[in-house]
Amino acid sequence: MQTEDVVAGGRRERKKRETRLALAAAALRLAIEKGPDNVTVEEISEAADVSVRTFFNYFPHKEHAILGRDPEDLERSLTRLREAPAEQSPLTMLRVLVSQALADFEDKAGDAKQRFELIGRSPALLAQFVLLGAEDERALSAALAERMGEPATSLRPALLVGAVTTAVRVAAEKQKLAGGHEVPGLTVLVDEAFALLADGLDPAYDRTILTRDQEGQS
Amino acid sequence: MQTEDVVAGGRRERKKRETRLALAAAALRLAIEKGPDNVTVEEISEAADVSVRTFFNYFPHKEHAILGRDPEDLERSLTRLREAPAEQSPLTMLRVLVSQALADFEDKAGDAKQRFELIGRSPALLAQFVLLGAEDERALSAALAERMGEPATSLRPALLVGAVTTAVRVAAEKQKLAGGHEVPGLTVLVDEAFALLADGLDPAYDRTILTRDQEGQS
DNA sequence: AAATAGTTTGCACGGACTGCAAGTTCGAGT
DNA sequence: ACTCGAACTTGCAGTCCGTGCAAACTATTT
Repeated sequence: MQTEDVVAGGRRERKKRETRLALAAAALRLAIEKGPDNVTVEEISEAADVSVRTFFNYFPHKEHAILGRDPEDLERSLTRLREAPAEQSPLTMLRVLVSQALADFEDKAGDAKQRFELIGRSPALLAQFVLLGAEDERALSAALAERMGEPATSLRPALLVGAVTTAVRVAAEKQKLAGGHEVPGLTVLVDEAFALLADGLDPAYDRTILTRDQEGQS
Repeated sequence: MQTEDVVAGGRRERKKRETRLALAAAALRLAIEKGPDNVTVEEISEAADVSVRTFFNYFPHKEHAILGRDPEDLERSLTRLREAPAEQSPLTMLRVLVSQALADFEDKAGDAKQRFELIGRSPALLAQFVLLGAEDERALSAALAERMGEPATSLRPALLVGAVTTAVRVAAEKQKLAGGHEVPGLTVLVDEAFALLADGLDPAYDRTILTRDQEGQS
């Protein structure tokens, strides 16, 4: 614990970081070149100059390497959430959070965006991505519940986080779908979605409908 | 086309249906018995008395067989959506739809519920389930957009469907999490979620926050 | 320098899934 | 009833993923 702590740890830790990075980078590069489903773990390991077996010491599947998610990202969002000004309302906090996350995303050179592109092209990748996202969602819900002073079992914080996630996803899909055709821009779409969530998705919702076809359901 | 058309087609079609059914049933049974991740395709095929190769003529993965989804279910929902009374507002339509879908779900003997149980226990299963759900969501969004007379690129229908899906999911999670402890019942939770979506998730949402850290974005 | 703990690697294995090339079975026409 | 073609099943060979294990190697500590 007393070497240059610019990047803490001795040679061991440094090498580990390097290997992990090399693997993720190789995975990404090859996935772009050959299509995410035509890359083999062998190729990736080769490119990073380690054995196949070692690859699996670092990542549980091929997909994780390609996605190369940085655990810091979630940490950062959680911290931001916990430190948000007390006077902000929940949805406002989340709006700021999304805003910051998108900004972070823009900063990450091309990598993050290329990864994002790939996800749309491989179901396997998409599946892993969604799974990781679900974990994040749980963590964020818990943090928000605490922030709002509600019990962890409460519906509202979870629904808020879920709806916001959905909003961003839907906005991103619409954005991509329109394919460059003078689209409103992601930020604008996200704003629109947040406004809808805030005001209510449907002012004409008819509550009386419910009681019709439901009896005793514990 | 002139045999007993109770279940249209000749011996060929009938056998196909039977095989598919036998495979799905065997898959489900074994998944329950041994845990979804400890079942092999070989066992399933054996139980249904076909070759492994044949299994893959019917299902693209093991997971599909276990989930054994009925394409009719989506069809039914789409039809219902298209035939909904014109005076119903969008969210109301969706509420009715969910209500009916949950009722269908209850009717399906134990199968559907057991499948649902399993999903929570296997990431692989969950991943496939989510992927299938995403397709449904797209189809429903399109139908709803048309029903609302909005262009397919419009944000609101997609957001509505997405948010509702999320609402049901979140409600189901909360329900399960509480594990029998005097929980409010799924229907009640779903109602609560719909009410929140209808009224707005956050009346105190602060719109001014947005303009702060965003400049020209196409 | 030696003991220790963390890492890498090869090997062997089991399981998913695919393409191909026979076989079989079914359905239709004659 | 007989025959022919289409649809379905099957075995085989092969690729790739992912894991447990034990041996080799390397950094760290004392």
